[in-house]
Amino acid sequence: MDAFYASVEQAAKPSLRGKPVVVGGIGPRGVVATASYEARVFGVHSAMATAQARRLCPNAAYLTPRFSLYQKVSGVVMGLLAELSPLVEPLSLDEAFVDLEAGGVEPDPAAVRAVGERLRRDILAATGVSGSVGLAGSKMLAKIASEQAKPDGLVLIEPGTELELLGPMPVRTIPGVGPATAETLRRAGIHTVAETAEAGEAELVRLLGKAHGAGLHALATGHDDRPVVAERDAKSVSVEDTFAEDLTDRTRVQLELARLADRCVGRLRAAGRSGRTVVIKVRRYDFSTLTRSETLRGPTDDPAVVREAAARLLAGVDTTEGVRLLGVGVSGLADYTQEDLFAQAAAAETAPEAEGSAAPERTEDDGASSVRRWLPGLDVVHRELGRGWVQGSGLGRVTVRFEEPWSVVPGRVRTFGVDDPDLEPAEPVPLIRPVVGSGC
DNA sequence: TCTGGGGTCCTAGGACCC
DNA sequence: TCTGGGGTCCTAGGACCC
Repeated sequence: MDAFYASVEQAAKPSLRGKPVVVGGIGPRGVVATASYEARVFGVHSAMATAQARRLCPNAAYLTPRFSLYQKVSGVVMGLLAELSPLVEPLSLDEAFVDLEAGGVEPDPAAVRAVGERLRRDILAATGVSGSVGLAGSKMLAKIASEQAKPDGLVLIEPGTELELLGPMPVRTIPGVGPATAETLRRAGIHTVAETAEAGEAELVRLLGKAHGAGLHALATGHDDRPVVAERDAKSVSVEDTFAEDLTDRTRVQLELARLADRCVGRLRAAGRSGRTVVIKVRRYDFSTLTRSETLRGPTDDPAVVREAAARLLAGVDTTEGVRLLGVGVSGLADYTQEDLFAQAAAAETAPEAEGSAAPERTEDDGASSVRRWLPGLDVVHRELGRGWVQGSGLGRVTVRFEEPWSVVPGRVRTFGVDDPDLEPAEPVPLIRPVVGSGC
């Protein structure tokens, strides 16, 4: 999908179409998740600090992510992919490999291209946002082709043309080659895919280690027979929070870690899993990051057990100079729990349930949090004016633009007090208007 | 007003075992 | 009368991806 989160927001908010849109963390330490192509012109890109994006592109709309909406749109797209083949491997909400051969598509360029073009039409019709398609004989090439196809395009790499195409490209083009690998190769005088191939496997292994070196050599010489794998079980579950301000109070650090442990277990249980290894992550004031882990005798999904393990691990970490981020994870996942049933039953009586989205947004100071937070981008409904979305808020007021995905003209803007009883948060509206009487 | 959150895979050293 | 060789598990850290 093209600039996925930003595209979904533009589809949902007609007044933002054709305009720079940045979706990501809104707070002082937020980063950009996705920038629309209009915002990229200004140099805004993913993983950039939102503060820097604001300097580069002050007129963009800065929106908080709405993952539940993106998940719904993703589900529709994945459903379309499933119609093409039983072998679909999602990489994220907005990207997947499809094994067309397993779906019975003729291995003929014209036939394959037709399937890709039809898919692109279907995605747009079903979701209101565009996707790009890369078609090739291997995962690596298909991925590179899809990158080249963006935005809103299709690229087919015909068998036999791979090496000619790949050779002159920077080695960073190859998936798995990031900044560190590229720098190591650059110091060895290797810049392009062709130069990587010429270096030879032994040299790459010497530079990068056994697995990475051998793997890169294979890819650079066009060898990639990795299969498309349909469903892979998660191997770990983790949650983490960056705090608006560094935590220095040890008791507060312990409290936040316990909360994270509960959230992590909530997600673990929701997935019907349990795990044996508990990991905590601490990022300090200076961004130095460490992890500590402990492996239990058997898998658990007991919040008290995870909380206690996390607390033990924290005991060995110095946090006096300030904590920027805390995280809790569980790995070594199993589908079942083989813990003492007594202990589980006892814990179930005392442990507070901490399932995902139960708690409403907390205010920053964590005080008496009766104040509603109107985060930019979220949908609202007004008793008289109908559906709209938050453009911004502050100084006790919230500004709303009243429009829906299918509004023809940009909606009107109105400002209210944050406590206006006529204004309520609302669920996202579907991007494609439901057809009345369609029988669906 | 620098630097999110959720993952995967790999490496390397030490413990432990046969 | 120095130091084996493999295998697995655990821990910590790092690169990379979206």
